[in-house]
Amino acid sequence: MPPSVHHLFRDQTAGMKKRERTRSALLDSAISVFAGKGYEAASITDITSHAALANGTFYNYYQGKDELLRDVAAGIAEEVTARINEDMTELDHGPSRVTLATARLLRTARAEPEWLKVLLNSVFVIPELQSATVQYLRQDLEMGIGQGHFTANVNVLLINQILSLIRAALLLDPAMGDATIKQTCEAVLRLLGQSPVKSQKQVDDVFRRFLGD
Amino acid sequence: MPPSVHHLFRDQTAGMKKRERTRSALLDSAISVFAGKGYEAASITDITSHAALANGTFYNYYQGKDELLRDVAAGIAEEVTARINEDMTELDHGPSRVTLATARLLRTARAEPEWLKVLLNSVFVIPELQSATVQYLRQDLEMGIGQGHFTANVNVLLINQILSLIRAALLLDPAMGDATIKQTCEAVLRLLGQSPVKSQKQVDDVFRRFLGD
DNA sequence: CTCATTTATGAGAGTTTCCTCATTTTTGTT
DNA sequence: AACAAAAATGAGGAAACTCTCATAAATGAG
Repeated sequence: MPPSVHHLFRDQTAGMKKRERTRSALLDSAISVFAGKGYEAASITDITSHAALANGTFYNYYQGKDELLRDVAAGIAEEVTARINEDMTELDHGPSRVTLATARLLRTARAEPEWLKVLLNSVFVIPELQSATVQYLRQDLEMGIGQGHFTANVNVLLINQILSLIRAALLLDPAMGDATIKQTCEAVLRLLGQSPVKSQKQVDDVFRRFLGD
Repeated sequence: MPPSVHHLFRDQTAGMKKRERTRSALLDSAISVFAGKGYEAASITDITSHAALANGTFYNYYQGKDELLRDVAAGIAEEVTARINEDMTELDHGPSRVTLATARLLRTARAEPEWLKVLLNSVFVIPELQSATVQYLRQDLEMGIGQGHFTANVNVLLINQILSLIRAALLLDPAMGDATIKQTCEAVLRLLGQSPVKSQKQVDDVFRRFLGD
């Protein structure tokens, strides 16, 4: 079982010294507040009072909101990529890897709606975050191309197109039903040059094998 | 040509009464300010001083920033759709229509970088704007499906996926080079079920016939 | 338990923004 | 030119926010 649901950072620091526990409280609180009213609109006081702390406490830990966002986004990215990559080392078929990764990302968004919302918005405030997060995707794309399954050039626009398809799913259906997930996976495969029929079969196959249709 | 050489609203109200001209000044100023620092971060004073007006003048015209954004977005949407649809009535091939519309939208974004930026961000603040703007796209998609060229269901997620691909292009390459435009058009066609080869030929054909390769 | 160290607190100074409205300026008609 | 209507102005009260810092409370090692 991955770390429990609602307090990503608190669970990581249980039993540690007070300093780390309070920092985690701020980080978890920031996830909720950023997801709820957006990064721009969130005030320091929103975050501290949601964590049941005083306004001044924030400044014992961070210089400003942007620094906090960096930590939040890095933490979410780490957890999300860990969940996606779990038990995928033996899978060596590019299209299956891309499909499973996309579906798992969106399933995670179903279980933790705030995480992906915050993470995707962070990408635009912290551009350098993207390159680190996205390296696994690049590898899987290259694998699929090498295997002759994909017809595409791995460039930065293609990466952004895939992220955009994921963002579209999140905006349109935050509850992230399986229909939305499947349509998004098929869209990614189509974008990579697979035919509609093959894309659909690929998605059905991955759902049957890994995600319980 | 630097941004905002053209004044969308001012040009529409030249020679009218003062009230309309000042309103247009506010609207044009809002485009620049929203595009420059974002809707959320823009203050009323930012907008009025960019228009060389006093802060209080704003409130003679609008109750708040959101009302202003509505007018701005509606005006941009009207102008952009008019440009896209120009001389397209005789074109009755679904894929060509979709390709040409996408390319024209992105060419407009090249000429007026601020417009599409503001318009796309508005979609998320004003959801009901989208349905009106997007009806032409729906028709072209249905045409392509009826002609057997597209393999897709026209649902709201598909529409959002297409808009997301456009947004990805805008974020990644605001200068909107032809390479970006072509890759985006091909991505849209792939998403609609066309093969990579056919998509590329389709895009090249439209560029040759309508956009001067 | 003691007490030095670490952490939390929240009042308050300084900014920024929103929005109002009494007043001034401009406009356009007679 | 005179004048009423329309439009523009910007000072200022209220509210929200940021960040500091002197003080209080909590922590944990001996």
